[in-house]
Amino acid sequence: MTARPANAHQARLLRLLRDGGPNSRARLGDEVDLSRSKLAVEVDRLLETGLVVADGLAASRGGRRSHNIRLAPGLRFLGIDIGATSVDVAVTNAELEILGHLTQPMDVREGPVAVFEEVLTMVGKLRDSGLAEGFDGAGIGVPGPVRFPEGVPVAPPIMPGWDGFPVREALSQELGCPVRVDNDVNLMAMGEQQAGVARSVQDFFCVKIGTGIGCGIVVGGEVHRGTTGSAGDIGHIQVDPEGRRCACGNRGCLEATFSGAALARDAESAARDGRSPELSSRLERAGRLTAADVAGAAAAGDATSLDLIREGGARTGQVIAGLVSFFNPGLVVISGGVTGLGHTLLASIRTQVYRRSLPLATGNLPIVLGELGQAAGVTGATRLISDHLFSPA
Amino acid sequence: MTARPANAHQARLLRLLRDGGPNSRARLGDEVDLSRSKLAVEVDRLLETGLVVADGLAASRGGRRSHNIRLAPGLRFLGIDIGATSVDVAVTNAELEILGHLTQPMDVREGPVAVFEEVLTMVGKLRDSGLAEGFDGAGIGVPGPVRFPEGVPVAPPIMPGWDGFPVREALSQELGCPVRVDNDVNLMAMGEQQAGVARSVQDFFCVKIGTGIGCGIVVGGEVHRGTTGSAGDIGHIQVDPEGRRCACGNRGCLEATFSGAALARDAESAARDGRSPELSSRLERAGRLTAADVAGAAAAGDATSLDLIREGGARTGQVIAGLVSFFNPGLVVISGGVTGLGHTLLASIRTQVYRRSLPLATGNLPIVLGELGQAAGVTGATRLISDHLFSPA
DNA sequence: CGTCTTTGTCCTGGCGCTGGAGAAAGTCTG
DNA sequence: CAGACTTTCTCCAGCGCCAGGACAAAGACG
Repeated sequence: MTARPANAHQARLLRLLRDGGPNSRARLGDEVDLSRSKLAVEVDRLLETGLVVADGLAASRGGRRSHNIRLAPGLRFLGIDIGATSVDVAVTNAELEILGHLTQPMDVREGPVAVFEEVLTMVGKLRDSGLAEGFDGAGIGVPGPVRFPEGVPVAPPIMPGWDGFPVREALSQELGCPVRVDNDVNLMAMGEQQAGVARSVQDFFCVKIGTGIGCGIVVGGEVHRGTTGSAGDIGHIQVDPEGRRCACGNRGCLEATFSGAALARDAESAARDGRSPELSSRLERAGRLTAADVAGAAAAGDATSLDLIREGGARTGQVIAGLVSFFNPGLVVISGGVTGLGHTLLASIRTQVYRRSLPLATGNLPIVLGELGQAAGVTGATRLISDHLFSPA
Repeated sequence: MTARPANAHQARLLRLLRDGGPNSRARLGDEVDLSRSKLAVEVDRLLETGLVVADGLAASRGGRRSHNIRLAPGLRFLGIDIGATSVDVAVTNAELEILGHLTQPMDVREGPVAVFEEVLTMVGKLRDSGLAEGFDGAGIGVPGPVRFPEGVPVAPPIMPGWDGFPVREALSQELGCPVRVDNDVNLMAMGEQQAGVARSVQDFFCVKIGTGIGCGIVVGGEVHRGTTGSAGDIGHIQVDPEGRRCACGNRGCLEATFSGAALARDAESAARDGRSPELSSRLERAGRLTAADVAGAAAAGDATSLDLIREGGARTGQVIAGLVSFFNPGLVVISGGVTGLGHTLLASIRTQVYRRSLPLATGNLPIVLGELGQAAGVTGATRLISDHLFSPA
């Protein structure tokens, strides 16, 4: 079992070293407001536990050079991101820098046993490639609501068979290290907060448009999970009373109108109706269409594809506008599999939000694409577990 | 200047005495996890400052009777709630029990100077009636966004002339005590949390349907104000793309479709068109109609009024359903001037929310009317200032 | 009236922290 | 290159805080 900090001071120091990299005692002292002696004592204790190690001399600040310290270079965290149609696994060091990353297409509906098997194979590969001998902690995201304290999915609509499956317990057994489980969108938000566009933003949300649509909410720097762990589930907000029937039983849900799945469906239908030669030819080649095809067609100037994206962006923007009025965030991040749709989508969303929300709320509100892409989820997962391990036992 | 607690322990004790009433050292010791000696020291210091006083002997718990202590009985907090069309002022003791309460119709658009004059007159009346000699703190709510740290309204749509007016500074000067300013809806939420239906709920929101529509958001027991102080501004979420034009410039805003003002407007129009004899006769008697008339007519069985309420409730429920999906609260409180519409409105809102949001979010979600009515705002205001004063200096 | 329980006070020993003194290690200037 | 200045780091004395035991006070109970 890896050591844990014994008090809040040590936890604070560990997080500073995680987020700011190796540093000297003197500089750490500038940030934590402890007396030199106290700081020295706590650092010495951390050195004893092995969580941090000496790391040579720092550059001089005009006097005696100080001894750097850093988080133990051998620490390894595992980030696992189970999406609807793929699995990502990554290894990071204690500074949450990704050392190795694997992606594998996989349908989450195959159930927890099959998915776990795949995940463990991928973990094995990463281990065999020499990146890690063992793991000090793992974070895992699943595409559905999670009862966070227990680390168990609850009533997940798109992942039958996972309801109540003891993800945390099982994974902890297999890996022999502490594990935390969260919703994949929450982790994506944490990833952008840790290493992406949302650094230093206290209140924001992160809209993930992938197979479905979800939203990670950060309030005061902390993820808001809601009473039953289903906060951020915006895919079934109604955008059109006359809209399509959704799998959830209602009409005109955002997710039924625009999402990776809905976009592919609409593109295929446009291709069949002959409304877009570009899409038709792509359909003929591949046998089916995906959001990526629409992105490609749009990039090639296909008007129908551009319209689909604009229309979807407008619907999404309509929902986001409402949430912005309600929540008044300092930033909105758009991310997920549809990043290929990029700036066309973004422009369309922005138009709606800036038009519909009040000036006070939008006046200084950046709406941006996430900058981590595939890495957001796994980065957030390692952030989740490291936050846990770098807190007093 | 009233004394302030010197540390977090004292602050904790003061809040326990505020929320739990007079208590003995022994019982307090059961709750705060301090050694007897430490507790005795802190209590003695509080006694020295005069914030708490001895209050006789408690009942025996099977041994020596203990000496009760309570918050100083002479402490007085002032709660001021400035609504769009009325002003409420109340005096409470340190336990936030209302000792005196005045209401006065007043249009906030008359501007800060006129409103302040009125408020000070009301305060004078309360003082003269012997309820208080001076005030130890005051909380004030205004119907618009507030830059909370400075206590200044920002860009308030319905209160021209208030933008940038230094409410906190000015009131503090006049009253000679510390003052905190917040949005009126946030205070209403805090009121229900302090003394109403939301006691012990950590995550909820409180929808106020009055002249306009707003929403107080509580996350983890704390009010969420948003980046620019405009969080909860849900009146301008679009509910109908083809709907009425709203004062904000958009179409189909919730507030344009249903609110105290919209309801009165629709009722008058129904009365003129002869769709409702009941409303017509009320219009004839009074010259104009208000939400209260609609409530009265509905109580008398008027079908048109009932339809108006049902339709409005459905629109409101539609918006709340979306917010419930997003936020996953543990409770939704409906309050404000329309409480007269009561259970018809509530039923209509519930129907929408339970139908539209996912079962996981609504499974155990009470949607209830606020139980404090007029007192919610002023209670929240005194809670605001007492939270401030009962925190370490 | 004696015993038991609860409450409140006093006191001692221990722990942890602050901040000064001073040594160690470097930079910089003439 | 020597000496002065700066920064870093260690050591230590002294102070303050606090836990927890001993004991006294007050009352319940039989």
